Amino acid sequence: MSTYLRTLGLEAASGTQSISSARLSEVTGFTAAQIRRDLANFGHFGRRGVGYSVEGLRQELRAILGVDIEWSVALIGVGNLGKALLAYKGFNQMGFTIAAAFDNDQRKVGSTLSGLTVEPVSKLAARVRELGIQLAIMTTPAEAAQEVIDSLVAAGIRAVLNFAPRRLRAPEGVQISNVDLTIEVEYLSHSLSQRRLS
Amino acid sequence: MSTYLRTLGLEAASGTQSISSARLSEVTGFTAAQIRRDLANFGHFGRRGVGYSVEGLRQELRAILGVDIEWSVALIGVGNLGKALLAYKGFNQMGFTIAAAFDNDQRKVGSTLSGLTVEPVSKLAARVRELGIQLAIMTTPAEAAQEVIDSLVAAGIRAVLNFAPRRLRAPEGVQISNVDLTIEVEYLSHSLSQRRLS
DNA sequence: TTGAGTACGTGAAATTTATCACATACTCTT
DNA sequence: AAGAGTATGTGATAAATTTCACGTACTCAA
Repeated sequence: MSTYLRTLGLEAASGTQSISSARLSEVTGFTAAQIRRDLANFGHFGRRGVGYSVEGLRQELRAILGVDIEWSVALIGVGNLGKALLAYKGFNQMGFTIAAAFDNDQRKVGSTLSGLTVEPVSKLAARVRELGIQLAIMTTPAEAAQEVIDSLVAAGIRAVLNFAPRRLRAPEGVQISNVDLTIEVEYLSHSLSQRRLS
Repeated sequence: MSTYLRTLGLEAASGTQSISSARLSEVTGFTAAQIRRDLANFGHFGRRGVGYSVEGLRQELRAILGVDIEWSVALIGVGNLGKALLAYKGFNQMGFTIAAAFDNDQRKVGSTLSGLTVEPVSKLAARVRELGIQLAIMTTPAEAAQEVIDSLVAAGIRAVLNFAPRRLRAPEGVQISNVDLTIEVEYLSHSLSQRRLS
């Protein structure tokens, strides 16, 4: 759905009013049938014989993805990757505001990055409650990850995007998405190796 | 398989000789049956009644994933994310050496980052051939992505890890993995929204 | 040497996901 | 007003993936 929303953004910018699943298929690479099935899962957004209204569908997708409202996000771990994400404009465009940044390293605490002052992890729970943060991005080292997520859960966070290369335990009802760069690269090296042999 | 390999690394460090699918299941979160099926797809690595040899299985997985040899990697796009990846030690540990970094921005060309001198994209093809690079990591803006991948393909690159939020076209035989951060975050905000309603 | 315990590998079943194909519904031209 | 053209939504089907359950094979103790 994210991909569809992004594609619709481009189409809207070029002034298209209506779009078919066939056209979406061309641009996104998914099959037309797949796209229709995906969209029909959430409602009847299209008109037969016509297609989907670009603006209408954008609104629907925004609502489905939950990006029709602003989310406050906490970022924990201001290493290289954390800094990159702080500076990443894509989040803001999608309605995600990084409202606070935390780190355990005393040398980093107090410094200002992309307009945010880095705070100590000890203040995490208090600040999460204060700012009404419901979503966290974790770019901590693997060793610290489980400890940090425990405090996040205790503070009432319900969704976490985890970059630490470790599977985290969290109670039912806390959604965790893992982004693991080594998995991606290893998948590529695997397919390169395979081709060497055949 | 990547996850299994990483887990085995931890087990090896703590001195374990042999490991069962049940134990792997506890640590990785996959079911034991799933793990056995995955591993059996590639060969008979375990011994019935005993389990898998930690060191033996590590070797097998390294070979399967292709990380038993060193890969030279090119990084294109030295923005915030590119810099973060250059500094990321995980790649090196897995046998990936970032051998060259490229950017189109004249202000960045010539600067040194993590021991590498940034080169202009115009030199890409020549350097790829010279260094025998087969794998590229793209952290360019979305607009430049398709153009860059075309030159990469022309230069003989066969696998690309793409961070630009755009689906790229490449000929058969060139493997592309996409990492799209907005998809991950939108998935989380979607599940948060769902819970609001129910 | 035998029996109890352990744990892999794998057919079979169940579940999930993707594709096909077409009835339905809309538009536009003549 | 009718017919040709377009494109959705969805049953039916196919493919892929996951889970179940158990035969087989190994270890260890008595």
